Amino acid sequence: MFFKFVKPFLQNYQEIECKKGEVIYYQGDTPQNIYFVHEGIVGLFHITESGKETFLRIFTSGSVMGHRSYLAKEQYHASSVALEKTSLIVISRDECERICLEEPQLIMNLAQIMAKDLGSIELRMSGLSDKSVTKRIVDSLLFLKLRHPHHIWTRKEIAEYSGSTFETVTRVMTQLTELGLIEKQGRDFKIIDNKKLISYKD
Amino acid sequence: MFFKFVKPFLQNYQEIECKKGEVIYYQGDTPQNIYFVHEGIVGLFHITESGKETFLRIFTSGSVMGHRSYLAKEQYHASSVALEKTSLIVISRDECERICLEEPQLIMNLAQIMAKDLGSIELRMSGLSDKSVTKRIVDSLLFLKLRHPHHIWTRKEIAEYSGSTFETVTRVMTQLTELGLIEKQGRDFKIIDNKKLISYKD
DNA sequence: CGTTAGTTTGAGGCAGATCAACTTTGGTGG
DNA sequence: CCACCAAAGTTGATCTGCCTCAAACTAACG
Repeated sequence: MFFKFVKPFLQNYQEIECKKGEVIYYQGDTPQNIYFVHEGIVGLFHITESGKETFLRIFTSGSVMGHRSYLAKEQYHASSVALEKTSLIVISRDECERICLEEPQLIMNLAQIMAKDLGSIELRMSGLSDKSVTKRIVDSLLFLKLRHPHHIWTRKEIAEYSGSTFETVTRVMTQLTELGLIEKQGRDFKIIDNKKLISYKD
Repeated sequence: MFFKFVKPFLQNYQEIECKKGEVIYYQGDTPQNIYFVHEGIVGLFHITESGKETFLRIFTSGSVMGHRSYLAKEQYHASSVALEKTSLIVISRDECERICLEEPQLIMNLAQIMAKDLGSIELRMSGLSDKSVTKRIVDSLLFLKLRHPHHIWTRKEIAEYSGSTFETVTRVMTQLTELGLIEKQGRDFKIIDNKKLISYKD
């Protein structure tokens, strides 16, 4: 857990609570803070000129967020939205700068996080032009549900994560239910046959 | 230029020459070195199980490469291929580790590079499900050609950068030629009307 | 000047988006 | 606690952008 490591160096920070749907920062804004997710789930979404949203990253208990824009010295390229009730630790830019100088290991950790994120987004991007929607949706169901078994992922969120539409997500999920690989439970769903699901090809 | 900054700290390194088409490291390999591009152009390509290639990043005079896998402590997730005659500076992992400890600013620089790369790949990914192929190919033509005006980009490379196929690239380029926005010159092409090309919608 | 890698063009098909109408779910406030 | 309603999900019909396959052409290099 990243925050545990940072905490000893902090002189001041504040803790805030966000309710479901609340926006933590907006695409286009200038970064003022770095955030740690203490409890909850936050999604990073990019929205294009035409209004299409893409679900880029998940921040979860223990994650840092806002660091990319801070380190790149850029505006936020996407918005952070709480997907459920979330508590955050907020650290100002100045405070962050101070700690980075004091403790270089911090940058090392951030670098490793970004290196992994860069790798996984590049693989997702490659999958986007290679795999069928069905395969991508299956991958997303597995990823999202295994990571947060108790969160109810909406069809829209799954669609935006897999690069698809919510109608197609519905269709694929119906198909998977008929095959007994998942089970719908109201708006939620449960993975029944993990193994078959992983190796599922349409 | 990144290398100029690092050079004073180096105790030993070697310089190698790659000819066009030569693979510097393979997807799946375990990282042994960090590389600086001294002169030339290198492409980073990911290849899927089914054989589809994606052109992920360009490394050019002054770029570092191999740092992502090194920092993430992962295998290479993609292959580096020289796109023309290229000279590289090779630095071993050990040497790299030594310098990083000695000079924390190095990690800071790498972090900034990755932060920018992460941002731009996330925007490209978002464009992949939002924009038409035509738009994506136009974007890629602009990006690749403005960055390396003297390099002859193949239709295949443009396709793999834009997430398309070389036949579609050909068709779009023919269309753009007819409109007088670009001009084909053998296998090469020239941008005629930069401004119109930027704002071009099919 | 032959060979190979790269390019062009055409025809055809289909995966998945879009549009539309209807149903279900689950939270909330009376 | 129940009734209501907005938000979320389902399902069907249609349409088209782009990929795929195929075949012929051309540039460039040894």
